[in-house]
Amino acid sequence: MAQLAAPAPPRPSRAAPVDDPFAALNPQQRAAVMHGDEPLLVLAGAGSGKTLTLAARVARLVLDGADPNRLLLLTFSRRAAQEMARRAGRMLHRALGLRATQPPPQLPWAGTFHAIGARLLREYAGRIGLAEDFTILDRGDAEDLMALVRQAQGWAAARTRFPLKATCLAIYSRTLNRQLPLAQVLQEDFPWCAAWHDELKAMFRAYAAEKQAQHLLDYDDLLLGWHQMLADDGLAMQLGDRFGPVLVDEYQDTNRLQAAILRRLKPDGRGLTVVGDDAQSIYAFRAAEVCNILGFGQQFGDAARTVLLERNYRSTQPILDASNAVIALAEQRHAKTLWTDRRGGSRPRLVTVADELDQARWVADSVLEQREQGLALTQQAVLFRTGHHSAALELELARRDIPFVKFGGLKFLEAAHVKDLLAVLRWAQNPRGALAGYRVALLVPGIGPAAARRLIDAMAAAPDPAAALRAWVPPPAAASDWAALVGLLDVLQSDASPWPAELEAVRAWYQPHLQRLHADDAAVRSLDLEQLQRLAAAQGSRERFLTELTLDPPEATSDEAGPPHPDEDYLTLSTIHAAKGQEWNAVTILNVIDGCLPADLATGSAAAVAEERRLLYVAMTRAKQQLQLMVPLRFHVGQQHRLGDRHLYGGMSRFVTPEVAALFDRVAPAAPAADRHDPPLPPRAAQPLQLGALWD
DNA sequence: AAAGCTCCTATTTTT
DNA sequence: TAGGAGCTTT
Repeated sequence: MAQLAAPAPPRPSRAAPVDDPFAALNPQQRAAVMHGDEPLLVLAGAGSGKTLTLAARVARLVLDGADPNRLLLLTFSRRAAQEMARRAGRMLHRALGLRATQPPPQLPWAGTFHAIGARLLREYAGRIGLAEDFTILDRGDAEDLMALVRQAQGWAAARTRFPLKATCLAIYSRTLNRQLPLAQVLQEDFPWCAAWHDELKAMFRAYAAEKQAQHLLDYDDLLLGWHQMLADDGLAMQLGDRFGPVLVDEYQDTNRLQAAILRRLKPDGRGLTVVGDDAQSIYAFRAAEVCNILGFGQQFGDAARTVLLERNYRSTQPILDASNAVIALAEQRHAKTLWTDRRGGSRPRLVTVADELDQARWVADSVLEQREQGLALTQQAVLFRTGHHSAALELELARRDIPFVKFGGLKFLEAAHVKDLLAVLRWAQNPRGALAGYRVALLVPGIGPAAARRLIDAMAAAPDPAAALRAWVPPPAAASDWAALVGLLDVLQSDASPWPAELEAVRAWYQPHLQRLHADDAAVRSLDLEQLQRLAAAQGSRERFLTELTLDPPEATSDEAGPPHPDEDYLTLSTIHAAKGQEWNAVTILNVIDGCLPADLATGSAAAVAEERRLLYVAMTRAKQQLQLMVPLRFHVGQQHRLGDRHLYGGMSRFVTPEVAALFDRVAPAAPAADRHDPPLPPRAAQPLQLGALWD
C-alpha cells in the first residue's frame, strides 16, 4: 500500500551521516547506485541483488536531496512496489540516522504503471474531460462489455465462428499496447481471426464508445489516458515538474505504450533509471517488447550508461551452470554470465518418470523427504507452465494432507457470485455503469435480457439516472423482488450508509439469490463473500475498495483448503509467471517436455520459442540450493485438441540439449536423448510506430 | 419475454 | 469447464 499514504517527508538532515549505508554493495552495484543524472540501464541478472541496488539508489538520491514525494518508482507488480518501498524506506531510515520510533520515509509514488496511471487520471480527470466518477473494469468486466457489443453487432450465424469475447478483448488490448495497426496485430498474433478485421474494428469502436458513455476505463485506458495526458504540452510540463527522478523496475517487461509514456516523461533520459534482465522477459503475450531494453542504449545515444550485474547471490554454482547453459543458446540478448563465489552444492537433477501420476507421486515424496531433512515447506516450490499442469499434483497433495498454496491463474474475482456482489457496489458507485446495472438487474427473478436492456436504456437516456431507476416499472412478475433491490440501492446511495458496513446490507440482499442460483454450493460461495468483506474492511471507502480490488486482486487461490494461516507451513505451487522475482531453497519444475515447455501453442514463431526458453530460465534461477526438472515420458493432452483427442506427447524439452543435460544428475530409467534444436531466428523487421486514432 | 434445456467448441501466461 | 447459440416450455 506504499502508494496510498502520502505523509510529509522528513527533511534529509545531512548532519548525521551514520556509517556508509552502501558498504555492503559490490563494485558494480555501487556504480549503479552512485551514477549521476544521465540515463542509466542496469542489466541485473537473476539473483544479482537487483532490488537491493534499486532501493539503495533511491536512498542515495534522497540523501543527495531528492524529494521522496517527487520520486516516481514504477514496478511490474504491486508486490514488487511494496517490497521496493519497504527496503528503500528501511535503508533511508538507517542512513538518515532516524530513531527507532520515527517512521521510515514513505515513497508515495511507488507503484505499477497501471496504478500510477489510475491515480493521475483520477486527479486530473476534471481537466482532461474525463468523468471524475469513472470506475475501472477488470478483465472479466471488460470481457462482459465486449460481449454486449459483440452481441449487438449480430454476427452470430456466419461462415466461421466469430472470435470469443476473451479473444476479442485480447486483440483489442494487444493492438493498443503494441501501438500498431489492427491488421498487423491480427496477422502476426491472431492469424485465425484475420478474416474478421472490419467487423472487429467496428466492434472496437463501439466498445470504446460504450466505455466513454458509461464512465468506464479498462486496464489499457489507464496507460492510454496517461499517455494522452502527456501529449498536452501544458499538462506534460506540469507532470514533468511534479516528478524528479524516475526509476523503472522489470524494464524488460514494459511494452511500447509504457515506453512511450517514459519517453514523454523524460525526453532526453536525464533522471531516468531502468532496471531489468532481457533474459527474463516473459510477458510478450501482454505486448512486452524486449526491444525496449535491448535498444535502451541506442535510444539515448552516448549519454546512456549501462551497468551489468552478473554476480549472483542466490544459487549454487551447479544450478547457475545449468541455467547459463539453457540461456546461452538464445540469440538476441545482452551477453551475461552469472557467477557466484559460493562453492559446492549438488548438481541439479533431471528426473524421468512414466507419466503425470508418477510425477505427482514422485514430487510429493520428494517434498516430504526434503522436509524430513529439515527444509520447511515454505522453502520449497513447484513451478509449471500453465495453471492446470498442477492438477494431478494438487490431488496427490490433498490426498496426503500436504498443505499448499497455489499462485497464478486466479479465480476469485472471476467467480460469478463475487462478480455479482461487486456489480451492486459498482452500480451504486456509478449509476451510469450500465454493465454493472445490467448484471444486477438480471439477478432479479422475472427480469431477463429484454427487461434489463429497457432499464439500462431508460437510465442512459435520463438526465438523472437514479431517478429513472426509481421510476422504472419492472415486469409484474418481478415487482416485489425489484422493490427490494431499489430499497438496497437507496441505502447505498444515501450519504448515511457507512463503509464497510454497507457491504453487509448488500450481502443480506444477495443471500436469497445466492441460494436460488447456486443451491448446491451456496455455502462454499458464501465463504468467498466473507473473504470479500474482510478485504473491504481494509479500505477506507467504497471507491477505494473497488479501485484497489481491480488493480490488486488477491494473489493466491486457496482451493478447498481454505486460506492458510500465515504462520502455517505450506508448499508453494505457482505458474512460472507468478514466480517471478521470488526464490526458494528447493525448486521443482513440472513437465519439462516439448508441448508443455515450450507449450505447443507457442512454437509457431521463433520469437515465441525464445520466450519459452526464457521461461525455463526464469524457473531454474528461482532455486537457491536444490533444483529438479521433471520429465514425464507420457503426457496426457486433454480433449481440447484438434483431431485425435487424447494424444500422448513425449520427449524431453528441446531446451535440454545433450550438452545441457550433461550438467544434471540423471534420475530414473533411461530417458530418450533430445537431439532437436531451435530453428535459427529470422532477422527482425523494423516496426514503424503508429500513433493516432486507431479505429478510424 | 423469461428460463431452462441441449449441443458444440475452444489457443497459456496477467496488470 | 464455460461460453455461446439455438431450441422448447412456461
